[in-house]
Amino acid sequence: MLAKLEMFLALSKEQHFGRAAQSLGITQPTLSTGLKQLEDQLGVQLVRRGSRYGGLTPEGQRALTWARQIVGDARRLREEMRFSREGLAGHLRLAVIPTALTWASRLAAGFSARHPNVAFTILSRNSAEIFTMLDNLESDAGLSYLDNEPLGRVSTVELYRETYTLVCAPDHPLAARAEIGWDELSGSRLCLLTPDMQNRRIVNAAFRAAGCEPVALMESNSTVVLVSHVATGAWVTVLPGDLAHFLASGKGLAIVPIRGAAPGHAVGLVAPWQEPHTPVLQALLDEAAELAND
Amino acid sequence: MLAKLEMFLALSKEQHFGRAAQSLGITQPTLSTGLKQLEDQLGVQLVRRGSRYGGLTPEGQRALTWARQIVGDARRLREEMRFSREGLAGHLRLAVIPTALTWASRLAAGFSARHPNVAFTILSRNSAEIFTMLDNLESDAGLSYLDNEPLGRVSTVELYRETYTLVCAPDHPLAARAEIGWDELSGSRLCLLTPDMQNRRIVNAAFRAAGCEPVALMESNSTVVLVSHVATGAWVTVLPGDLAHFLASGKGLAIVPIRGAAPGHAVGLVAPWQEPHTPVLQALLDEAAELAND
DNA sequence: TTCTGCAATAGAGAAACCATATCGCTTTGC
DNA sequence: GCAAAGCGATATGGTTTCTCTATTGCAGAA
Repeated sequence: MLAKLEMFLALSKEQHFGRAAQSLGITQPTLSTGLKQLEDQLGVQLVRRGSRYGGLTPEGQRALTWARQIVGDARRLREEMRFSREGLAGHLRLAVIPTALTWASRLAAGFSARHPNVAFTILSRNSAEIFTMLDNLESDAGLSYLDNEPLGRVSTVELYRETYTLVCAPDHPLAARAEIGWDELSGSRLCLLTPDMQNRRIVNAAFRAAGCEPVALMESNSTVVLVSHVATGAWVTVLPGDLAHFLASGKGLAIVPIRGAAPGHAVGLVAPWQEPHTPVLQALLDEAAELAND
Repeated sequence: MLAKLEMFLALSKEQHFGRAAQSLGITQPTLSTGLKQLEDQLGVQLVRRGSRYGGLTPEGQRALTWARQIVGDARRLREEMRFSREGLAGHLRLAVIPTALTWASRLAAGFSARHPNVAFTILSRNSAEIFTMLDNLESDAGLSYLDNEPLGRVSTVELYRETYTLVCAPDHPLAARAEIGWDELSGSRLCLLTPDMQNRRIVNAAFRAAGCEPVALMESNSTVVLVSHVATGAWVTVLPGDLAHFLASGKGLAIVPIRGAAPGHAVGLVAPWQEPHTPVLQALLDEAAELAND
């Protein structure tokens, strides 16, 4: 039954019998009959078929929620038992918004120092993707904005609040300023994150609140691209102060605080809400709480 | 794996391999090897053994929490799929504190009128037992006091607030009173619920708040016993108004409101907190919410 | 000590599982 | 239109897993 639910999850993710089977290390006929048995046991059709995968039925959609819960808990059970054998060990998968990547490193480094047997995978993702990955059991925790997110379904630990700064070449006209307003940036050649990133939407909102429209002549989903463009001289970008200092250091770039951007959006650790948490995850939450207090 | 977890749950409940096996409709060797395989898969010993069942190990204790969650969700999945086949049908098991039994009937009757294919089992239990049964998947919902209970782990719908009344024979010295104080009862021959009942603890507290000690010369865990004793003439008891009227009707017993007992403890429906609720349970919560509004 | 109740183990038959091979249908490309 | 390719269902057989009966081993009680 649990194996069948795993098959169902894989199928709903891959949307393709062959690939789903492959992802589980079984053959397509096995998955095909497995799903059929699951449907028989539940007495409902879960997947629409007509010589192709045709999406989930409404019942399948509902079942998917339960399947995720059940399979997720089963994995957490195994992990917790492994913990009681081997102590804190295993693999933590984090999905992180680009502007929080340095904090992810800080968090992971601190954690690793205490629990050297835990391996990390840190993926850069936008905030919507982060929550999808948590739902799909593809990541264990994330670093993302804590505002306007479906709280109640996740545990959160606030790490810091973003403050925005301008990054530009040292010979740029704005580089000498002690402070600058959002409205003064509209004349510059702006590099900004792509609109699927929440950071970009926040920056957009800040521009509009200052009465001007943000025009990004250059967009990327990578902050490295933004800063390397700025380093070519003609461009400017807006980044959270922390990340700006990290990326600009050693390149002689200027960093100018932006006025009225002081107590920005909260960023922190998010993890699926569970009662109780798995030991590794609990340790991560503790680590984050400690990091936030420094 | 799921089957193994069921075995584990049954064993932890029955504390005996043979009985646990019987309760699952399998033989003792099957359960024995099943549990061994579960332990092998998890790599941990879950049960202490030495030619006898010797209780759970600490790991087993932790695993039990997850097992309950997983098995419970699997059952809920099956039930929800059955719902999408057959509409609202099945079996609801309620555990109810004795003083709320009339409300349980009211709730079940209303629900049954709307959803005639749902069968009910209503058990009278004390409030501690109710929460144990919810945890152990032995009941689907309960009616109990909502104060000082582990909220957050349960969904609740308040139904009413208890007000306390004195029940006595019509020729009893107190029967003619329009109202009475707690302190005036200490001279009477009191029948009260047993101390494991939360209602009794509330009554005790009310007595003590009035400056006197409650002395129950007769205790029972059944309100029927209390009232039938009162009907013999020499005794009095304290019951919530609703139940007092129900049990005393037709017996010529007197019911006297007790002063200062006005907005008493909240009583309502409690159900395991789940996201989302199963359709039958959701319908029950809706029914309770409606009943509360009348 | 013997007896009794409990859980583990052995062994055999049944059931479930999973892979290879293949079919039927749909879509795609020419 | 037709051939080719992609996709999922089905058939079949070998292997594993499951679960039963029968039995053994062990500890506490008489």
